[in-house]
Amino acid sequence: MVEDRRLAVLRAIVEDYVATEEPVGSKALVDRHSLGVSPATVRNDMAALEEEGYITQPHTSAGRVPTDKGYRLFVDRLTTLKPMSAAERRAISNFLDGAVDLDDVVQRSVRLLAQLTRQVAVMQYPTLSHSTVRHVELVGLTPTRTLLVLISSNGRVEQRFVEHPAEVDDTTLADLRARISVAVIGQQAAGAATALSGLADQVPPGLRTTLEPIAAALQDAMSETEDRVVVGGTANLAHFGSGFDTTMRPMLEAMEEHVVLLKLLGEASGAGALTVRIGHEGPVEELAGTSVVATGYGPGDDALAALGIVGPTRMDYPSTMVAVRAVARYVSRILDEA
Amino acid sequence: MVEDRRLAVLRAIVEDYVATEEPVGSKALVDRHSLGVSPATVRNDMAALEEEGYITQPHTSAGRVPTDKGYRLFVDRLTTLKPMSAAERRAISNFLDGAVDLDDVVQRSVRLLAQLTRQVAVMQYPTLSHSTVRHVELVGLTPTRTLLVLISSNGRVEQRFVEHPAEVDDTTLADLRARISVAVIGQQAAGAATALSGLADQVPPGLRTTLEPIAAALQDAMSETEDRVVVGGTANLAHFGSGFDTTMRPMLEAMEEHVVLLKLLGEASGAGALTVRIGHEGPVEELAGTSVVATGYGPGDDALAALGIVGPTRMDYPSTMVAVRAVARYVSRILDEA
DNA sequence: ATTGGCACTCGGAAGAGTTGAGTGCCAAGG
DNA sequence: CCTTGGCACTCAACTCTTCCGAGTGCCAAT
Repeated sequence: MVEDRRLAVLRAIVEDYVATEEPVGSKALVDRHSLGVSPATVRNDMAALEEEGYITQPHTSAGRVPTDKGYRLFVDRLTTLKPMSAAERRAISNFLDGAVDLDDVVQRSVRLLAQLTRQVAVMQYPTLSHSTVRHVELVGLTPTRTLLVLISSNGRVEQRFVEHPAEVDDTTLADLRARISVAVIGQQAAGAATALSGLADQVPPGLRTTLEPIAAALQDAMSETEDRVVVGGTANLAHFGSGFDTTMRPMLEAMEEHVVLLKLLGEASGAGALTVRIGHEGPVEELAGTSVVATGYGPGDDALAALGIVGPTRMDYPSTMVAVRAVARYVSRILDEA
Repeated sequence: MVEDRRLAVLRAIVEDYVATEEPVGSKALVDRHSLGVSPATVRNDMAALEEEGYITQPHTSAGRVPTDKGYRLFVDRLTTLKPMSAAERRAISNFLDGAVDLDDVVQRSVRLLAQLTRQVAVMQYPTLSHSTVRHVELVGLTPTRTLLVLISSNGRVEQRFVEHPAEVDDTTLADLRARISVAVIGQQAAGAATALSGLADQVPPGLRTTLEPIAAALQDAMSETEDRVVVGGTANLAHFGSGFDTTMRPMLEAMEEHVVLLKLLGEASGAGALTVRIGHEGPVEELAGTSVVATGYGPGDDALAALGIVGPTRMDYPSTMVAVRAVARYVSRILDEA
């Protein structure tokens, strides 16, 4: 079937281009892949593929390069994800199992992902929204300053400085802590919020002014849902080689702007589904030269947060996708145990 | 005095080179700075400076460029640090005062520093070593997994997952927590360590197997002194323009290796003293093309940790030094309040 | 010690020529 | 109708050469 061969040609072009970083010509294609036809035939197919917008030529006498649309087709219809080898799985598992706390899980995951894909890895912290309050602690640092520590059921720890208008002694703090604990422990963010505002009415008037800033900080800490992002593998930017200004500079800038990174990961919502966003498909104009491979992760089936990688449009999608999926699974499993 | 003019010439060369990124010639120097002498005279001075190793020519018919030794002299003898304007001070103060917790203080400081200097900023977390244990909390996540949370007097929070060989119930945990608290609260790291090993002997045999992994995690959390580093302003790498391979790539790699960054900051020990390490003076061979401006910070006079910037050897030392010093002071003040 | 003059150097920009990978098209063959 | 070898054509990139001028070092004069 002619149509089939055209797809085979597209696949070959994508693979070669990803491998060599250079526009691929008909001759080279035939040499490297056993397509069973002559260069001339491939040229015809290429002309057709170009017509349909899957590939282009950088300039007239050059080989072809996949367009975003071409990559899209490649990812959607020409890619089969092979599972990782047992050895690889074990390596991942070992690496992640060594984590000592939640921060460490995130850190390690990001590093691992960066290393596996040789791309820049991005990972969002697990959100608190579905988890419940496990523990609340108030530690007096100075008479007018208290440290609030909030521990949630998934092992996340949030802390906040609280400034008091007047001095507060330790027994008062202990009292408040007990009251707050009773009110919010076991609650999700929403429930805790109402419980807190209810608490304000039950508390003796003298305590109320002390409670208020603490309650505010607590609310703030709980609603801290999705703004923390960890980035790793920045050094891999150095491999990007070509296209410094079109690719690297905007990426460096994006990496500082966590909001932008969140937007990139943002739409990866399903826990199982891999999202691949290619070039201009993304929400950020400046990053038109880059692609994002992301997925949700979290215990069970609902995604707590997202993780993924950002790289040049010209990347090895299949293996990248496999790596992202694998890391997401292992992280989910670890969180599951918690 | 001839010697004085030579220094003036060196200063002018450094300033011009930093500003233009291009080797500076005798003519241009005389034009831009009112030295009151002719180009020929400047040329003589340049020859002398070159003789002494303060400047070099990239090639015969080019202008001069400062050597590391030249920058050194410039920094040591030709630089006067002007205090920042009131407005700048206020801006810094406002920005840092908005921090909600220790993490946030560090985050903000790094960003601020990166922004002020337009360089890559690096900041080490305040160490626990001199601070005391304020609070210990054990939270059972699952029957065989406990989260240990350690709060220290300077507001730092460490957490650790602890895996138990057998199931542990909440009352046991509460009991252990009480015992541990009594033993370690108020202690510094060293004292806590001995207290813990003493505790192992006093505890009922049944608890001992449960205590052990917790004690180990606690020790680990406390000895976590200096390995956390935060980096910011990576995007500023993009300005480095020239010398991609000699400067930028090694830096990208170094930024991933926190150990390397710590080595860079490492020797900045005194709380007040600015350390400037120029080019090859640094401990890392690959970063010979970069300089480090760092200083210790911390409440009172002893430095808890270090912060600073890493940038190309060709940087504006005076203003960078002023910025680093200013941020260090403000951070110290904030930690002082805690 | 400083200065104007002068010959010299040499990196880098600008232009010209060459190369070769790759193309499109066509006519012949299955 | 698809495939294929042949062929003329295109054009980025490389090489080679030329040329320019910023900058130098040195010297004699002040």
